[in-house]
Amino acid sequence: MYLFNTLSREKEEFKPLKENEVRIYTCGMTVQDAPHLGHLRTFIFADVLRRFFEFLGYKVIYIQNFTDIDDKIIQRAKEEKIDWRDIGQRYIDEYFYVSDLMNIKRADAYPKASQFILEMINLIQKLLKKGYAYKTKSGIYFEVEKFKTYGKLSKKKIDELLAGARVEVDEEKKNPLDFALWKSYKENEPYWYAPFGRGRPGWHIECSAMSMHYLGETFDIHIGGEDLIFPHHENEIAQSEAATNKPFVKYFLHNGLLLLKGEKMAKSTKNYFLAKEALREYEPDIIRLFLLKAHYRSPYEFTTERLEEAKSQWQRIKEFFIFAKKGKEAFRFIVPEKIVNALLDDLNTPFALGEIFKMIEEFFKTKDLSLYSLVYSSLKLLGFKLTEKEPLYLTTEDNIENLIKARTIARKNKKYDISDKIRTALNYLGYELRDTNEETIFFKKEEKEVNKEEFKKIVDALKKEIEEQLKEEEFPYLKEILELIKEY
RNA sequence: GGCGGCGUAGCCAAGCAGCUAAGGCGGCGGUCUGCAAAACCGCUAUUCCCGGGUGCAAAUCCCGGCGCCGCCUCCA
Repeated sequence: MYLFNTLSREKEEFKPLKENEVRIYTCGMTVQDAPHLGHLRTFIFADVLRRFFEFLGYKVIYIQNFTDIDDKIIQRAKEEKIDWRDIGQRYIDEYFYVSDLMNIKRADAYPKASQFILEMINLIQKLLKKGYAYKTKSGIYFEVEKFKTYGKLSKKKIDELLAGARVEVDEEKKNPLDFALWKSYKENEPYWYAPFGRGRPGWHIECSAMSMHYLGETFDIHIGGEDLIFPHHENEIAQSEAATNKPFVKYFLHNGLLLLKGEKMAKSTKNYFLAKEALREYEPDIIRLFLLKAHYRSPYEFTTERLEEAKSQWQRIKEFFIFAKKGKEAFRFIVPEKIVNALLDDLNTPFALGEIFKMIEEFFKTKDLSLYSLVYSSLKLLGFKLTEKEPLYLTTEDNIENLIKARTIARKNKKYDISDKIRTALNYLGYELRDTNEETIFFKKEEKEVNKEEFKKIVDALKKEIEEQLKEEEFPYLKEILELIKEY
């Protein structure tokens, strides 16, 4: 398995610290707002990576945090005049709603920053004791100059950072780049007691404390959006390694950002498309397909046109399952080697999808039912839901089989006016029909509006029409049709 | 200004030195079909932002431009 490591800016062969085990930490959300599609990109990427490791036989320990205490959450709580914890909980709930719908596998733990205050205090004390941190009126700061490899992740140099400095100036800070480990108590703000004074944690320290708590002082993989490289992950490395004298993380993986109108999708600029909104309009698998169509590290522009494109592509996958369903009987979980190899190469999901579409074309040409297993397994490996309800859509909840039978009889007797009326009626119930040589396939189209009255009107008119015809001449097949549609 | 990334057909997107430049969406023409839909066949990049260079060989490596994006402040 080769993965692009931000630390080296190269694809490196993945070697786990412990044989057959991978420990992964993904920077989750700061729960000050609802998840958008940009967040989903990261979590879907992490989800596919994790599933692939499991497929390869690794034991995966996967942790994803919630940062539930920070400036913006406090700010928001003040605005809404509710407890800061309620703000966090609201968006945590929403996160799980979205993530479960998207079929993102649950992490082994979802630590919240506010539950790890003690661990953070211990870390800060260690840093104070070792001389990496110092105290001012406004809090405890990490002294960047003391950590000689500061900047090794983002490839930034301290003096260059200072040159561009947009960092807020604090008179007491030794260096504008020094970052807060702990913020001193302020009125009307949540606080905790600590040996070095009451207050609350700064940003960055929670991820060090939580990741090390679950995964140890050195672990395999740390995932996050590209925008977290600096300062967040750089600072995590500094404070963690300064405290432990051990390498913090072996592989840092960062995904490219999702853009909207040419700009980064972000909460702060209100330039975003909410995940729950996308899920109102599109099946989760379509959104997953949209996200996996581009390599995880590329910048990727979101437009509704592209979601529509993913929807068309998904339709082809559905067609495959409609016609290949008999292959299910001999199902075996097998993923083609080409797809495994593509994923082994820095998780090349676009290539893997290309191979899936090739198999689908192959199926339509050859009708080789063994392709069912290959396509199904590959899609499952990529985390697609593929529930019965979605790609197969052969629901019979409305019990329409007799109508289909009646229509078949009508077609056999070339009574196309009758068969077309039945088809139109069924369209009003939301069904689409497909005539093949052997049978008529029907499936429910979720976007079609159901109009039961119209359906009834057409069926009733049809019944009358047939009754009239029967008065003039006794066609046995007409009787049969009437018998079949009587119940509707 | 500094650091990083990207620029491949109408659109999206793989490929990152050597088989005819994957795959999808869209479009056009055809086959099949009562109709519809789906599917299938064919066409839709002699060329990979531009200009140089190094190789027997470059979309792929190097240099110089141009354009877009990200980070340097909170951010997946």
